[in-house]
Amino acid sequence: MNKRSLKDLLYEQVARVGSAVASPKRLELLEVLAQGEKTVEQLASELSIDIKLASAHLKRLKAAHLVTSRRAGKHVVYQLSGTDVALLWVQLRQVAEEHLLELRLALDRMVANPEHLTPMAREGLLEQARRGEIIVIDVRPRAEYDRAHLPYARSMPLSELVSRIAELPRNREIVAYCRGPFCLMADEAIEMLRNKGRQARKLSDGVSEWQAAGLPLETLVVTPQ
Amino acid sequence: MNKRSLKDLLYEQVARVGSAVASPKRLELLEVLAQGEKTVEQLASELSIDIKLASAHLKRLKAAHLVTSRRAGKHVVYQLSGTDVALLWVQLRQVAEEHLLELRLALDRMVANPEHLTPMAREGLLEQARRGEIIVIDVRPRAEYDRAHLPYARSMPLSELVSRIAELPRNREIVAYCRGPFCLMADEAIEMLRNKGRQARKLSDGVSEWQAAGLPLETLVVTPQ
DNA sequence: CGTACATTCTAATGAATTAAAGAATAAAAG
DNA sequence: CTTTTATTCTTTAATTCATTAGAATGTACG
Repeated sequence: MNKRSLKDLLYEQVARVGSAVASPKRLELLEVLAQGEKTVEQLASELSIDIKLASAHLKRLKAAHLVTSRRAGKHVVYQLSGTDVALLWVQLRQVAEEHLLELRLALDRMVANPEHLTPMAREGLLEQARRGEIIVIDVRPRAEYDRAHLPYARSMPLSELVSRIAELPRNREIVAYCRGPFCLMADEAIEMLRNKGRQARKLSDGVSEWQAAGLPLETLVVTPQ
Repeated sequence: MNKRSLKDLLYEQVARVGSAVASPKRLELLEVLAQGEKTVEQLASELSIDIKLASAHLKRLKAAHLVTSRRAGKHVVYQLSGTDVALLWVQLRQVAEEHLLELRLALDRMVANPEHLTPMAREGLLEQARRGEIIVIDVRPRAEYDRAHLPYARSMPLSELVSRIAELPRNREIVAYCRGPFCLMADEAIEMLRNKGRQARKLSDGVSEWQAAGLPLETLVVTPQ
């Protein structure tokens, strides 16, 4: 076996992972799965696509060993094969953000209040939250918060925000985050809070970005693997 | 513009980067370019492919803004858009190595002396090299060494190794490295050295892996950007 | 100014991919 | 055992991609 065909074989294997992340739908699946395990049904509903299509994409991700699946009753539950897969997604998005001007423009366009959306400095956030100077809320569904969330963050799912808004102190700035820069839940929350006269900002990080930056998370159970 | 189509747009942009790294040839181009800028001719020769094909792949990489090009006389020189692109390649390869068993098997198969190829611990290497207990040689072409190399490493291109072998002290272990785990230059050097009765090991890291691990490099010029 | 050389552009073909619709399977519940 | 529900498999058409070969472009050198 000569050197060239060996090399071809190696790069071909890595390209299998590359092909797996070459589809918008599969990237979105990876991002949602980075928040915790989900059934095919949940994923399809999250992406607004047909269950069959979701299943097909998950099958390809599984073929590249980026996700694993198990049956739980009537449902099949998928999860990422490891945290390195979430880090790969973050790295990929960062390269795209850095080099694709169009992506930045689209990102800017998608925010309702561009002037306040500047991602907060990560360094000071922890300390400010610890001292109670700011209130950090996690607006993702409760299950995702339970699996892992930012230190000092309290769970306040978007769906409950309207009815529970009184729980948030009036004299503190509120910082909301969700799944990451592409997720719109925090933006919705902030719009809602501002309409109620609260001072609110968005933290564009999600738990994956936070983890990729080497910062600590609070998790109920330490994930095996 | 609704939320769904906005999201689709964002993920589609990231998927453009994904598509760019979904081809074995383009991945190999990125790895070679991570060693420094090269002309189309050099790249085509390095990959053993037609110049036209190399140009086509480079065009796609350029469309994804992963590389930039400039004209230098008769030649067109390509280089990576930034170090984050090299880090993306490393992350992608690491995920593939971690989760694709076949890749690991292929990697094992490609080494002549599997028992000695264990990648050396990075921690101790610097110190041992500093104290002169081991001799670290960089067997890549001189130009790549000049751009960036590991601390305490001396340049000893594979092509010159046979004639310059006397420069290496007989009573020291020699550690050879090249472009990374997929590069075979260090393996060739080690085989050669062992045939001459030297004690030699391979460090499977290249400068990108070294950098990704957060370790220092020696560079002649600080690269702008 | 024209030749030589390196690179890119332009088809053209076969292979691979996406998404949709219908058929088929697998497990759980009555 | 049968029905229900959830998921996967199969087929299809439209799209995109890799590779090759030939034409065209751009730069340097005489």
